Amino acid sequence: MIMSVNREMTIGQAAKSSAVSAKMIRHYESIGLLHKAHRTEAGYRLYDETDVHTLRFIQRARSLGFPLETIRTLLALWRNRRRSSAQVKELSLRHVADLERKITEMQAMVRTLKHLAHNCHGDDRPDCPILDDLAG
Amino acid sequence: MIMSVNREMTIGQAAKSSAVSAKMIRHYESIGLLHKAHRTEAGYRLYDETDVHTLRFIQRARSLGFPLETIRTLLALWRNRRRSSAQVKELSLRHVADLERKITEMQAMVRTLKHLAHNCHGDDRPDCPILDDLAG
DNA sequence: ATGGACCTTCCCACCATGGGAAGGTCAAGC
DNA sequence: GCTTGACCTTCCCATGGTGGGAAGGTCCAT
Repeated sequence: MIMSVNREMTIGQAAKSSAVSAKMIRHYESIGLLHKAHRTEAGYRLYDETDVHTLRFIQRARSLGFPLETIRTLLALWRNRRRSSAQVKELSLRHVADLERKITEMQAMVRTLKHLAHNCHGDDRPDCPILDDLAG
Repeated sequence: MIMSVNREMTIGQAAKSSAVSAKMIRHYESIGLLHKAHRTEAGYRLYDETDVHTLRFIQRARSLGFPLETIRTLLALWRNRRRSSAQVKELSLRHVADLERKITEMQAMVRTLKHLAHNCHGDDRPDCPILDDLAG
């Protein structure tokens, strides 16, 4: 293979440098989130530092819970020098609202379950307020 | 059809009485969460009050976020007169721990995003700490 | 008999990720 | 120059819970 001149790397190396699995890199390419990688004569994908930078961007955005479709937009904004920060902020705050809605839902579940569990003896006997609740 | 004698009902009626969609009732049957419904000669599924009771149990458990595999166990415990409430309680508290872990993760996302958004002007200019963060 | 509301099965989609099979390629050591 | 092992390729399948929709059969009231 030998990638002397412009420090290109294989998918495995790009995966290590970006903390995105090779599997996912291929997937992101297949859904058009990533440009099609160019290939060696043998068909191996090749990545450069710019690609790794993009992959890290995606990785970080995923770690903040952004869905891939939103990340697609964020990437476009990132690359667009004429973007308005207002667009980025709005996407982010919408995502925050989404997260908060889910958090609130789960907190309600936790409250209910803790309350039920608190009233459950948790011993050898079958009597159980949790099952009573589920059974309505 | 005519379901006179023992107030049996079709899947649509069971769906209405249990707040579980007909689609899901069939799915639960297909994964063995529900007994196979018996059928009319024409092949229509038939449900009685006991089935609806079970469906409501599942519905309530789902609304508390229990995964179907756990619900399978909860149903078995519900039906088992020799169960120990300890088992039910443990399943519930494990689920609570799961929820709390997810909540904590999402809260961390929210904190970070709010912090970044707070420092973002959100105007026509392109400068954006959110993108700066994602870009590393 | 017709029409509409219901039922059936079957396949596909979402979302993000991973597993694994079958086969090709590279580089190093012998 | 051959073997070996680590890598790469594509392709299909699975997860979990839910919904959409097509093509076709059934029930019942008008």
